[in-house]
Amino acid sequence: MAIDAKAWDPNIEKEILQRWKSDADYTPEADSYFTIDTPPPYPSGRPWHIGAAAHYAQIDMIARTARMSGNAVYFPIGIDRNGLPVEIYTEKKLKIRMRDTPREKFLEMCRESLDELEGEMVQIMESLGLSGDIKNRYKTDTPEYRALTQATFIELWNKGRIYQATRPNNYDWASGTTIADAEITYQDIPTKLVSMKFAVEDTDIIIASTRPELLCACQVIIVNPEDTRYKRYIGRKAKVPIFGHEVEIKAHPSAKIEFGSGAVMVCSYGDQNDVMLFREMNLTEIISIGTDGRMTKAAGAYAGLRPKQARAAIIQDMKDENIIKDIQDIVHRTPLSERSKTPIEIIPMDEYYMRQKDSIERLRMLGDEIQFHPPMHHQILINWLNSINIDWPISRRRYYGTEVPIWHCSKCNHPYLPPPGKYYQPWRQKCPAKYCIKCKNSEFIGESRTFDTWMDSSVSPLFISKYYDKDDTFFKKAYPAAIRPQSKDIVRTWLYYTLLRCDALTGEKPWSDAWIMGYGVDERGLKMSKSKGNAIDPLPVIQKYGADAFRLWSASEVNHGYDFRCNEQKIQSTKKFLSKLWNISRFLSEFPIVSSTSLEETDRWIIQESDDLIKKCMKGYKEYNFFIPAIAVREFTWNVFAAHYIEMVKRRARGEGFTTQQRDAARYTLHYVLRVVLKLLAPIIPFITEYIWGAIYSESSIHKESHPEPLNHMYDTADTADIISFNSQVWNEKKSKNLSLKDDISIDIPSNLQGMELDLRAMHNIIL
RNA sequence: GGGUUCAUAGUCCAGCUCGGUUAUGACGUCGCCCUUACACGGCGAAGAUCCGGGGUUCAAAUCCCCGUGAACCCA
Repeated sequence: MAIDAKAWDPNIEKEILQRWKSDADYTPEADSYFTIDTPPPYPSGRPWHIGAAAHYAQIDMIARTARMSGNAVYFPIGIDRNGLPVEIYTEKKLKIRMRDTPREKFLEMCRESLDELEGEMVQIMESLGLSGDIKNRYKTDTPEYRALTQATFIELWNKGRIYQATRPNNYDWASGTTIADAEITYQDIPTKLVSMKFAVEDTDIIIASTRPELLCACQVIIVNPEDTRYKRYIGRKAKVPIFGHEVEIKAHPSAKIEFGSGAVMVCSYGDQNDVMLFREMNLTEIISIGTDGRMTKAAGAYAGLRPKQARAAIIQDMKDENIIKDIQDIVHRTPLSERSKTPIEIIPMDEYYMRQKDSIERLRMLGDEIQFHPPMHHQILINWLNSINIDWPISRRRYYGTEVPIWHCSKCNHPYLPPPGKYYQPWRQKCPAKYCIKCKNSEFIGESRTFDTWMDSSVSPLFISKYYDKDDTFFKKAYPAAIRPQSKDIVRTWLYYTLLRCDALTGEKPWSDAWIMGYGVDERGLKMSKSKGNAIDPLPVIQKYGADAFRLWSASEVNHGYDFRCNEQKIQSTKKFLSKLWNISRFLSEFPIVSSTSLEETDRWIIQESDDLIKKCMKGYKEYNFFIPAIAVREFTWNVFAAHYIEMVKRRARGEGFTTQQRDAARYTLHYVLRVVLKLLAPIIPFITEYIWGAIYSESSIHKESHPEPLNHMYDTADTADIISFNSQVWNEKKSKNLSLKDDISIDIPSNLQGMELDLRAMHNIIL
């Protein structure tokens, strides 16, 4: 088949996609699989992130690289559909509130939003040429998936790894649910640091706080034991202003001498430190903020107000009573709910927890065994492990999620957990048990809560490997997975929780390698977000320039693991290389494919160069670092192969003034090198390489080939740098003499290039 | 406050592990050129105090220290 068109037309990609669809084999027969634990993306809004599209493009490169290395690749695709974001999206889109909508109806509305958003993501994944099983993609909200999540919960409950308890939790009142530490984000927000006078018998002590509305819940005052200013206060009682109750002044090292006055009021609960102190000192908590996000009765006159309003009111009252010493404007790092962006409150709540504090050492060890690509991102996991200090609250007071599969006896509250394997919805289903085993009562109350969405996604390696299948042959072939590709911002969530849960269930780590990508940032290097308005919709970009241009841009924009800047113009200019490759192939397709036994020096030189190229690229591919081959092949193909080798042997390949043997040596070498280049690029730009391969070399897909291997002839030839500089010298000479490139010129060929004399003379029309 | 990463032409990026030519390549800019693969091209040009300061060394973009700035993460 000849190549006619003058440039690469991305529309050809659609035809190739059709062909791939018909002969795809997503789970080949094999004794063991190279399993890719693909991140199931979450359809939370549109447009989908351009960085995410780049991310999936590179995950596909992992799959294609692994296949060319001889692995049986199992590359499932999933969609994460549980959790808060879609609920918030749906509430906003339909202008409704979850708690005012019947549960069934709300679930239906969320499902519709998800289907719509998922459709767009799937369209992008398909058009990118992902060689995973998109058609049979799994979804985390199906009965099968939720049954797995529930089964793992039941198994871990029975093992004692999950328990129920009432303890202070991060509470997002806007979403009406408890959240985990991992779901908190911090933002600098201006606030007031208020210094208040607390009466101590005949004198005062000054307390600085950003949360004066919590005065009613103040139970102790602490000062640093080293702080000489307060030594004489320790053990005495202070009277809390406005509310009048007395609290003791104690010494505790967590009071910072430099901050505020150095004396700190401890309330239930202003921050995590308060929680720690309440536990340590065994104080009685006073619930000052309710789950509706308003002050409780305990706040007296301020009951019913939002904390912010209560703060303003109490400051005013204290001013009136001359309690305030001063007010300072400061910027405070405020914990917000990642999803709703509302400041979180710490409120005691009854929730389910998974134990994690006692596994940290083991997880640190497993983390050390996992090969991180690039290694520097291992540090993110280590930092997170170091900062964990409470167990993981796993229940959420929301609707669109996997239900906590548990019923409680209506009389004695004893829990009933059903047998694992089925999908349970306790809020609408009758308890499978007839009687409470403890008190013989026959009535149960179904749990209404759902799980943290990470409870679902953290078992993705178990779902794709069919962990609970009775016939476990597939599980043994597919688990542990070979690689977990993901972006660096979810190391402390998805990667960490998967490690925690899969280890707790299987006793081994879920994958041998973790491949961590940076994220797409805007042209100025800032993180893209819908709220900032700097997000780029990937779909029109892919449609305009084609998937290969997009993929090559993604691979060559920045080294693996770093954030990458998204710039449409760069993608556009990347497409030029595809046209260059296209035209090289078009030119070579003129020449028959021949074998040759006696190569010229010029041929030996480029073969030696392509050996070096292969070695360099394979170093990158071994690490699944596509930046290395993408840059190296481009540089070689354009600036060495096309610019010098092809120009040098053009006339020889046509047989103009050369023997048949010399001609065939050039034809052989041209095709050899092009094949190397195509195979080296195949994982990165699968469409154009497939097309050219099919047009020139074989009916069989290039994606069934292996990586090229160096020939290792170790030819001793002229240096590339000398060749380039001689050619450049001739071109300059002609230019300065106002000669056309096809004009004759008389110039000396350096002695080290004598072996290439005939090619050089033909190329430049050098006369003696 | 702590951590991670980074700082190289107008812009992006390589080189730094293991110190040694004239610091890589691309985008963009500016000239000239349609030379039968390619004008989505070719040839050429301009453009860099390698963030600042100190140190080690015969020699530092590269190693060490101290700063400064940025992005992200955490308390």
